Amino acid sequence: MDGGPAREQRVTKQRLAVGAALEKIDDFVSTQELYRLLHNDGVSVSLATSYRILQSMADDGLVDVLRNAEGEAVYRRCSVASHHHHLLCRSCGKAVEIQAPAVESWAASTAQAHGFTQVQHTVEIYGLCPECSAAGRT
Amino acid sequence: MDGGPAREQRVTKQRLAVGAALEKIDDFVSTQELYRLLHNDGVSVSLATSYRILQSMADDGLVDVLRNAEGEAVYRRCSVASHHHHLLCRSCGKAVEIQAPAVESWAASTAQAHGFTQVQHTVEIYGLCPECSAAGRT
DNA sequence: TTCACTGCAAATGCTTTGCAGCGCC
DNA sequence: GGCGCTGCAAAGCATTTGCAGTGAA
Repeated sequence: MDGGPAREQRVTKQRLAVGAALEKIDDFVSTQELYRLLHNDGVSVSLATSYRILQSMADDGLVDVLRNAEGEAVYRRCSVASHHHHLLCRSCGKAVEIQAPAVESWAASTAQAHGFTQVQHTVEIYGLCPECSAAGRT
Repeated sequence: MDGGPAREQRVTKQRLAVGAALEKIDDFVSTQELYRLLHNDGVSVSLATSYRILQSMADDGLVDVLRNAEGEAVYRRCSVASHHHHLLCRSCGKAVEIQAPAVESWAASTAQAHGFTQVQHTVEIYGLCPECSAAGRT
């Protein structure tokens, strides 16, 4: 067995930059998105290194990993500080943040009922916002 | 809604073969896997065509689509025309179908409260199934 | 006959990997 | 000073797309 996950990990500026970025973004991001965000901040980390760092952090359980609709791996810093979902307009892209305690507990109890552990979930609602509905768009 | 999804669709032997294969396999398969299975049955369908047919069937709502742990699209024949969600094991890929009337109505009322119309939603729950939890996987 | 569908192969885009040099311990 | 980490660029894979021939309606 591998008793300790205490994998030796050096503290480099790239690793710190990735950690800081994840800290700031309170949502799931793909590696590609994180890479762009780092460059916007003027931090230079190669794409390959971004992939390596995120995978390494995921291995150590420092970040949550799941897949977005396009099948890309998306990461989020592990402290589930303010979890929320989105209501998205299919036509204009407008997004409304929504809190859903009922859904949270439903997801948790459903998973538990099936014996699942370490549960995460994604919920997205798509539709037409009031403006686009009135405009008769599809 | 858009009255008729009646997209014109020709009945070819390739499309029938894919449909029959999905009928026989009562589980999620990736396009690559389906392609191999078809060849084992002696049916010759090109890989590109397999991709095209599965995507087309998904567009028409004839099959369920989601992503496996590797991020590949996986399909399954949509036996139940009814809407449902999935509880997925992050480690072994096992999928459990779940019905959630409460979530359906919550999504509908939340959207309505914000003035959204023509609402759809996606809900996926990820975790570790009982076996993988016991095996101490991450 | 017509035009969607198919097969082939090249192209695309995300992710991984080999190698040489740099920097943390 | 040693060894892991980084950057660059090429490789690897799944998936998509252009084009011409084939077959369903």
